[in-house]
Amino acid sequence: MRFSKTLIPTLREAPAEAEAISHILMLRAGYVRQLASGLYIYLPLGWRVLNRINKIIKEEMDSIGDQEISMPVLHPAEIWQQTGRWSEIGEEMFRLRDRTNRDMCLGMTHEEIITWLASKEIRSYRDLPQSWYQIQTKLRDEARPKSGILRTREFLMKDCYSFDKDEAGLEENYKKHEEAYHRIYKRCGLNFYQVESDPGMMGGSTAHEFMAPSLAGEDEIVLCDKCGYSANREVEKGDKCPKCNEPLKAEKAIEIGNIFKLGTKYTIALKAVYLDEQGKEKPIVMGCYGIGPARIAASAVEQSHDRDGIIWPESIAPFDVEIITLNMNKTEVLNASESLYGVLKSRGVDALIDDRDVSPGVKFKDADLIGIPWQIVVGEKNIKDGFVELKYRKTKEVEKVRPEEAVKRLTERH
RNA sequence: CGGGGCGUAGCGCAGCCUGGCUAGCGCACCUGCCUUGGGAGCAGGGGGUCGGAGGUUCGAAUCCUCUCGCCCCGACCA
Repeated sequence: MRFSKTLIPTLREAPAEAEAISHILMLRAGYVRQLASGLYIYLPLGWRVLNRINKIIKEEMDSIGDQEISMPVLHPAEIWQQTGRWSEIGEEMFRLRDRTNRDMCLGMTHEEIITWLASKEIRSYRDLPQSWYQIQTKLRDEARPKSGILRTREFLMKDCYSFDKDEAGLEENYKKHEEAYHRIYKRCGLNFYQVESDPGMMGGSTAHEFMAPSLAGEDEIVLCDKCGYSANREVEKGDKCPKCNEPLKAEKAIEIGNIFKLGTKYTIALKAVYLDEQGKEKPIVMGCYGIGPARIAASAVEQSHDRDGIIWPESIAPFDVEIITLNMNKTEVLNASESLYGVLKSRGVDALIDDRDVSPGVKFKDADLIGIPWQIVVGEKNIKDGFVELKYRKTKEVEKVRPEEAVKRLTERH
């Protein structure tokens, strides 16, 4: 992609309303813009990051046999009334009426809808297990949206729901998803912990949260260095580890995912049942598994940046490499840059070429701010001797190499 | 929802307390020249009516009332 033709509105100074580091950097580097409190527009770079995260999520979900579907954002009230949540949930649910005056709401989660689907389509134990997921918009009228894209009123969520005939099946599904989540966060380049959590209003017995340590986090987790015990501060009130009695240490963290054993709370309410081997009717046993892609992105920025800007993990960066054409008025420089750009593209390496007619300083500053992991600097002096510079954003380490060598190295990584 | 803070040009800010010239600065933007390895320089130029409404006053960005919006802390977080 060409910088000169792409909407990448970088800011020299941070807007006053931003406080969290990820918020400041994503605003300054031109990834997002705020429409209103808790509502964000993803610009080209931001949307690319989100899509790369979603791709990783899909690959891992598909790998354990989950099936992608898509459910509506607009829901009829009746289904929510059947589970009781229409009245249990307060102002956090956006409610509205359609033209026939029918009560509707905007989906803040999809247990009701997916269970409705299961109730219609699953008849027999032979139909189980099933596991369906979507990456869909959720709407919650948050009391206090905050920290940029960390806590918004409209956000993307990967939500997955498993259906089993019994607890043993649920246990197996739960385990599979737990493991897939570990792979997802690892692939996204995050530091994270899995902690025990309170199922709360979701109902059910067991729940775990996935937490990315960061000062911008709203949650506090407690950890035991000795035995590895970890929990959300909300459930663990003491200072000593309940497993080995060692002192616990506390850390701020961002919740980047959660998994719940829901049991039969929703399936009983919505009559999602099946016939077992004996022809006996039983409620389906459910689990649900959520991930917030935007929170993964924000956590990555919180965990990986320096004074100059973002340092993206290679797996979720908006591009693999940025070509910095230093002297737009020198044909050798221009030709070498363009040829590199063409070759990289043809080899499947995602490249952004900074072809703007601005001073070198601006390009260096913007490149560091945007945080693409690799930079190829094409300058007048080096190109005369047939060299370009391959620069690693994270360490700022620079290597003088032949263009072919730069291509080779990036192709290998890719 | 309780507490606090802030709304002046695209961004960052000054001016407000102690009302008074055509509302100012830096960056960004436009034109020209020049320049090209870490947010270059010179010259010229465009853009705001001070979040909104009402009030006080000869006169309001500035004082008063109401209102809208945004941020932070807390509560909440399915």
